[in-house]
Amino acid sequence: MSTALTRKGAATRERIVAGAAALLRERGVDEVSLDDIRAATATSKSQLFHYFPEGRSQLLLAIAEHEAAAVLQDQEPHLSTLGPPESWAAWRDAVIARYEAQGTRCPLGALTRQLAPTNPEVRPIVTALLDTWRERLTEGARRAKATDPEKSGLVLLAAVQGGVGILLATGDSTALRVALDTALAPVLDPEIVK
Amino acid sequence: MSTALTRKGAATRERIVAGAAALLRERGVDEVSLDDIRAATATSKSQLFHYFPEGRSQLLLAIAEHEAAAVLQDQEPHLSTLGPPESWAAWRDAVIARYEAQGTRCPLGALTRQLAPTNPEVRPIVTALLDTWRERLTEGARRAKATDPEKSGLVLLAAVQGGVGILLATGDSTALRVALDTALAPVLDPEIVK
DNA sequence: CACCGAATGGACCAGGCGGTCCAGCCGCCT
DNA sequence: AGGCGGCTGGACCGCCTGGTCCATTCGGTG
Repeated sequence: MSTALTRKGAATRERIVAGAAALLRERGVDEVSLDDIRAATATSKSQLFHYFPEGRSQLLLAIAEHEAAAVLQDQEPHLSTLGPPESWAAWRDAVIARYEAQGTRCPLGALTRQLAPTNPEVRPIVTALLDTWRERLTEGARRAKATDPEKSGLVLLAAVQGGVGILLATGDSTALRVALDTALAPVLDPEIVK
Repeated sequence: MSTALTRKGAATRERIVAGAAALLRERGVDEVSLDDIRAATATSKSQLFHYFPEGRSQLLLAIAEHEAAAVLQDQEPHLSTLGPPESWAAWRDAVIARYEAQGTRCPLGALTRQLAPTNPEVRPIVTALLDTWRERLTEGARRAKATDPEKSGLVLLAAVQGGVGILLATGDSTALRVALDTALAPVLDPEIVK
């Protein structure tokens, strides 16, 4: 698919994706045209189509991958070292901080919804993201000797998703905090028979 | 604001909103033009702008209100009669069924994200929706003699949101089921100390 | 150093879409 | 009955945006 990228070419491509992603984060997908991206990344129209021959959709797809990776990355180093009680607290705080900072915009979600109808290959990206996310949580729960790690992983993921969803819509992070803490309780204290 | 609507006018307006909402549900916001709506509702361009002088954004806003109302409506009669254990089960099943049927499209969410940047008045709509939704759940929890109804309401709402979010993204409703049941447990059995 | 393909610049195009406007119809109210 | 004001039809406009194309430069490799 990629026709031999020079080192320089690869750098340009990366610059485009990163710049465009930043633009999307602050403005929203619908508010950004190829020309905006062109301006923000100091590139020409031909470069955009040189690196993304299929046009806008292909570029958005690349951005989606970029953003999906960022979601997990932003939870490190906490996410990978879950196990002991303090690690959960640290992770919890990191998640809350990250999404409070993000404000009311959900780049990946917007991207997904926009691409999904016409672009089937976006679904695997988000599916994979959620899957490894859940898996990381499950591993953490297992290390914490939770009674049902799989279930805990799933419930924790749902708590984050739900809380963030409400935060996105209302601007209030209370739900996220409460949901997270509630889902976390059985993990932190495996003694609870429940 | 509304300049005297005839009975006929009101009917037309309603026809437009309902028809457009249906169209959005099956295709997604970005895939629907005013002309599509015009065709689907058998109206003319001038009617669209007669009833929604501010144009597309105003129409979308009306659709958002329509959809928000539908969210709660679709949970009736269960949502308003929550209390006894069977009522919770019925509600749970209704929610799962509704969102499984909805598929991977979230009209209200898409609408919100699209309007939010330029249209501040959309936020109150979804905020109000979430608020009364949570309130209904809290009332139900209270009637069920849950130990902390407020918290239960919030956690339940988050569970639904999170589960639906994951369902929307992956097409898998397992998370929704598990999250709901987990959040429901303390409500169904107030004896559990926590 | 010569060559070839990658990289870049930017003018240009076509179509879709939101929005405007005017002309004619219908129906309510006195 | 008559007229005023809401209601409807549909032609028309102009911008914006994604996408195309060709000419030029750059860079590495034989």
